[in-house]
Amino acid sequence: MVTVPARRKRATIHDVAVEAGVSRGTVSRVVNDEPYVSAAARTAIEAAIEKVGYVPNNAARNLVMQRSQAVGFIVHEPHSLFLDDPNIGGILLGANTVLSRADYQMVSLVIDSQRDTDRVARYLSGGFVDGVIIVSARHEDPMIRVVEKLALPAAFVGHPPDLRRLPFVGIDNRRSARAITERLIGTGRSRIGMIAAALDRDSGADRLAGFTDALGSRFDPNLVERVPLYTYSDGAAGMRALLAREPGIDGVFAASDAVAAGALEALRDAGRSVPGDVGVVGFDDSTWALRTQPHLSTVHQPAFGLGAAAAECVLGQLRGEEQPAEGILLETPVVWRDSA
Amino acid sequence: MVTVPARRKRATIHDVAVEAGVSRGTVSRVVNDEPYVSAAARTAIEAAIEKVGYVPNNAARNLVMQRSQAVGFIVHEPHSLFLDDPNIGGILLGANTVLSRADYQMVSLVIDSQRDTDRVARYLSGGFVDGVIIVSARHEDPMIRVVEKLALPAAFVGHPPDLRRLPFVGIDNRRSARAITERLIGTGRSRIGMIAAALDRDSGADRLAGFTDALGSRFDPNLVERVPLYTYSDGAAGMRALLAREPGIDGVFAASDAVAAGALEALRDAGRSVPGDVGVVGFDDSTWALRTQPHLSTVHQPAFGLGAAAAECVLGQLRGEEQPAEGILLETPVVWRDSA
DNA sequence: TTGTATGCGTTATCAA
DNA sequence: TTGATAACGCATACAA
Repeated sequence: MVTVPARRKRATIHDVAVEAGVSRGTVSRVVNDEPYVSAAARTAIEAAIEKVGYVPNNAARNLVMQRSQAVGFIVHEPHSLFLDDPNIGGILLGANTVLSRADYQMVSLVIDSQRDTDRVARYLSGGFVDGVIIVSARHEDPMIRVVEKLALPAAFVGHPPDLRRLPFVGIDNRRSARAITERLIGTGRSRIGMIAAALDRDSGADRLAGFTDALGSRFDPNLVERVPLYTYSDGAAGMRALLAREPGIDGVFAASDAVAAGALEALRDAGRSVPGDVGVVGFDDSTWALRTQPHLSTVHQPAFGLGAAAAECVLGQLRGEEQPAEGILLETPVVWRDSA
Repeated sequence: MVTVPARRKRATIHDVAVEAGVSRGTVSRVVNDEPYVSAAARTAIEAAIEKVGYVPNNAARNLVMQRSQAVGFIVHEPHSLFLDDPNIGGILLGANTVLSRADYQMVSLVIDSQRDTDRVARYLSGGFVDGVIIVSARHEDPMIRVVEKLALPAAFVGHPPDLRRLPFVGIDNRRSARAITERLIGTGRSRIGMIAAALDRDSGADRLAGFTDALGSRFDPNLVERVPLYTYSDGAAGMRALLAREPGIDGVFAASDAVAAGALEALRDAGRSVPGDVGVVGFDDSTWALRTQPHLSTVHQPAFGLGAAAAECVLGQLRGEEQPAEGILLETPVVWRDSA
């Protein structure tokens, strides 16, 4: 066994001041490189800082400055999100890039239990962050109330229905779903179905609405199968149900890439070729899209851009700027590959 | 446009004290629920807290207590990690679960640029965290020096070669590789090759060593193909090379599941059946393992357990306990599916 | 059981 | 250009 070295007491500005033979005020000025400090003093102080190994104490600084120069990044349900949802990584990266450039530290907080919820709420309340980005908040999300009560600069990625007027960034699921469905129709299919998932979330409901829009009068409710989750297994089950109900189906819009991947399996098991017998399109442009055979035609979620936009939104509020009341919607290009 | 509501000044203990007609000391006692406070005072203070909307200021508390009740979780290279490496999510979850139970806030910090490195170093130095978990540190990783200089309680997940005596948790790549190779040998294959990847990391080198161990005298250097990265495309390229050099190959150990998935594609293109003509095994038990056809036989990385163990390690140091000098190695069960 | 006073490490204001 | 000194909000030892 080894004993961890004792954590030695940290040097303070005071120590630097006595070492350099100046006052604490002057040291502070050097540390924050402010003007009005003589070259002599500066070099002496820099040497002293090096010698005593001084690093500023943020707790003290935050206390007096009333800010932390940090922004929280809150993510729920990491089970599914971190493990399955490939978007979360891109969002996180986009946010970090923007915040980093503005010299803010992004601290991401995972909520995985009620206990986490309470602790994170305390963390936010405690002044550890100047603002917050919240990913995949849900209906009645406790974080919404926390943010409102604290009047904390915030940006949501996606918009739970009860978000009221809090700022958010997202995509237009309905329009995107409509676009890819139209593209699928354009390949000449005549019996097009949908595996709709997560209808309790607005993303799921909107994608179904977009599908319906695109089909117009040709819409046949018998050709949509509803499954609970955006998962591979639900996709496979949904496809099987569709096939049983409508053997002549020749096109499928799956509510997500994972769902599409599952559908592909069911199709393969049923001896149908893709895209020969049936064309399949997904949604997300996630890692699934290139891991299937054939690669998926799908709609691209601008994950990085969402994170970046959310970060800009928070930074804007921090600068005291006004924010668009309607939320920010990003473009979602269709990416056409081989599955349809 | 809407203007964000002004952030109203936060109530302090002082406000609560005057509201409740007691001293600040008593309020403090109630907040931290310490003994020696009368029921009358307590109820009055609780009412006052509610009324003025008091929440403790962590900056002030940290300053006086000299701790933050937070542990950092540092992750590098999120490009590949967050987007591709499925382990990171599990590690993060495991760490969060343990820290949460101990009432510590986990704050994860992403390092994606030199600028990030500097800022995170400052963050750590600033007393924002009491300890730190570092994932996938690399050779000459700046964080190693930061942690040493600060004498900050830390645990690494994986061990870069120059880690010296800092605590770490990991798996025994060599033993695991040996185990799965032996299992593959046990299926009766006679010409077994390996697609070795990332030989500049010790995980990559150790997996190759384990493969060599298992084959013993039957080891044929001509049957190992070296590729740079743990990726799908390198896996496919590696398999093609192997096939060209040794058409009679009937078994392959791929250095990771992603590599194995790529190999599967190359095999399919070459008209070889799996596991009929050639048996394939991977490493990681990642999301890839169930997204391939057939599903991969592989070795399970205990991602959640690694995170949990790292967190325990840091908490132990925080409690002043000794830590094992050798690092902690977790079990890696072989999970046998359909690809071999 | 409660109140008072001091210090935690900074920044910021004001004289010097 | 520099040096005192007063906050910042809280915990805590000590006095009452």
